[in-house]
Amino acid sequence: MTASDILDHHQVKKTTPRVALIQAMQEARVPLSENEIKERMGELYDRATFYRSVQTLSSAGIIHRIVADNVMVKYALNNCENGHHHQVDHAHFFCRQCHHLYCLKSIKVQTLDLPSGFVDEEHDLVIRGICDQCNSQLK
Amino acid sequence: MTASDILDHHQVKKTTPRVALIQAMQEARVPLSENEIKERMGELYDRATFYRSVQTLSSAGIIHRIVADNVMVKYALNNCENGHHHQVDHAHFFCRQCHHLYCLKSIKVQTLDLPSGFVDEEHDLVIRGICDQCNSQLK
DNA sequence: ATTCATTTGAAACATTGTTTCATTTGATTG
DNA sequence: CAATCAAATGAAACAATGTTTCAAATGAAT
Repeated sequence: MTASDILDHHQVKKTTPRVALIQAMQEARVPLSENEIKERMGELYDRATFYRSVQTLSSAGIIHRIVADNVMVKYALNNCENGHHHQVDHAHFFCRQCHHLYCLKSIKVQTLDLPSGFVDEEHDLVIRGICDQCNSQLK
Repeated sequence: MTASDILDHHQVKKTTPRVALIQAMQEARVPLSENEIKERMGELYDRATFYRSVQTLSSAGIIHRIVADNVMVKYALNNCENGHHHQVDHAHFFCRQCHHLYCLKSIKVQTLDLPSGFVDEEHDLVIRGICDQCNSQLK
């Protein structure tokens, strides 16, 4: 599905920066940091617009944010199958060496039985450490 | 156990700012943000020293950081029982309304079977949303 | 083509965290 | 108890991330 189609489908206004943002994420196929997105967007990138787009596209259920770390946030496209009320269902692994963020699809987030009155709007299971690639390079 | 005892016990040099930091956290009994700690420490607070203390005390296993949000980190004393190689074993709930961070001791983090080569140094299960108190006030 | 609400981009601002370096402090030793 | 010296502190400059304001541009609809 093209970036343009995605915006249409979610009834979000089609603008140049939004299309460029989605395309950057589609081409990467892994979660990207703001800086990585900036590099891919070139002169189409603007800081304020980027943060506003993130807001809009998150609310629309097109993308989601992953807080890898207090100083490292990554952004990824949603799987279309997940539909509108999107909750990420798998864990993420953030390598403190190479700063790569892995989607660990094999680790599903457990069912969360919250105390009554608490509403889960979003949740993250983030594991931080050293990834396999960096580990083998250290040896 | 006094702040002074804790530092002795973990063989960390006893300094005025470190003692004040630990005392602030002991009195609060809930995880605090930097700003809340700053208020409690008064003139004993200094930004650079605070961040260095957080580093030192975390490495020593005296405190731990909880990344509630990309722009909200909370700090809490470790339970002494948990010993040295401390991994937080429960979920946290962060209310986007009141910014309170709840330790949900009833929700234990599942066992994490990482792919081989990946090392879990720390992990967080953070749930974000609206807490019971804020929910009842909204009605 | 015209309209008009929405979005954009630039700049100023706020907050969080790090680094540098001269000064101070707190354990240790005599 | 005084001297020592590595370790820690505090102040300031810096870097990165995120927000707000407002005039100008744009895209969807008629």
